[in-house]
Amino acid sequence: MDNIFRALADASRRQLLDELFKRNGQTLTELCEHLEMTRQSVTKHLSILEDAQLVVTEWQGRSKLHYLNTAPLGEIHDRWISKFDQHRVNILQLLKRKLEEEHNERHDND
Amino acid sequence: MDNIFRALADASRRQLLDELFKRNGQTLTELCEHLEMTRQSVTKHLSILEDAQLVVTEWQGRSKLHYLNTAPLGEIHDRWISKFDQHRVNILQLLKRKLEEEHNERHDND
DNA sequence: TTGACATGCAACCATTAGACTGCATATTAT
DNA sequence: ATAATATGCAGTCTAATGGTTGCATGTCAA
Repeated sequence: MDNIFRALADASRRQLLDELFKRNGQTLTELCEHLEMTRQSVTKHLSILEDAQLVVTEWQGRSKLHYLNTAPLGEIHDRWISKFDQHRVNILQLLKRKLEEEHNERHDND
Repeated sequence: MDNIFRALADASRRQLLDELFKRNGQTLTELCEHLEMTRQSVTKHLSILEDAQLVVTEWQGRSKLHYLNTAPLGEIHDRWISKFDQHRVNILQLLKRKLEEEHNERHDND
């Protein structure tokens, strides 16, 4: 879980996922074309994404193909987003209550 | 968006969100009781969560109450998770295709 | 077989992150 | 008024992060 969040924390890595979203199965050199950094830096980012299993690779001769794997994102959704979602309504109720309180206070001053 | 992902990248900060999930509106000192670090460190974490608007605060006398705000998580869901979700089926199809290929290759060798 | 291409590996460097200590300020209660 | 409580702010330290360069290895094509 920590790996996944850390992997997503960097904008370049999120961009890499975006590129794979646009076209899956790209090679390292292809992915490099979109980013303003050296190939070696991209390699590091990709390996972090691999550790988080957000990217899966397959060798094809001398080329390494990179594929997007969205399963970890599903995990984040299930164990984080959806869990907290029930609170979305709560914060709205809180805000509503506060507004009502302020409204009442204003009336008290009348 | 970057703020949100970076805020979520740290386990202590995710734990803080969890504590607020269990009981909303806790003070700084209350939140400190759950974490193995100094109050000042917790303050920094909370300010990062505030920057990401994952936590909203309200002063009450000398106490600062902290509230969970899940709206940014919704953003992550809408602009990241759900976007990539349509690919979940794709990777399964990819895997299926690969398995079929391997199966065929094995048959070719018969 | 040789040269070009695709990638890997290691060392290095600057910046940031996450922890700490120490002191300051503001509010509450006695 | 004074002491206790709740928080803020500034400076320091270490380790991790994100980038670099240089060289090595493996594969394809002429």
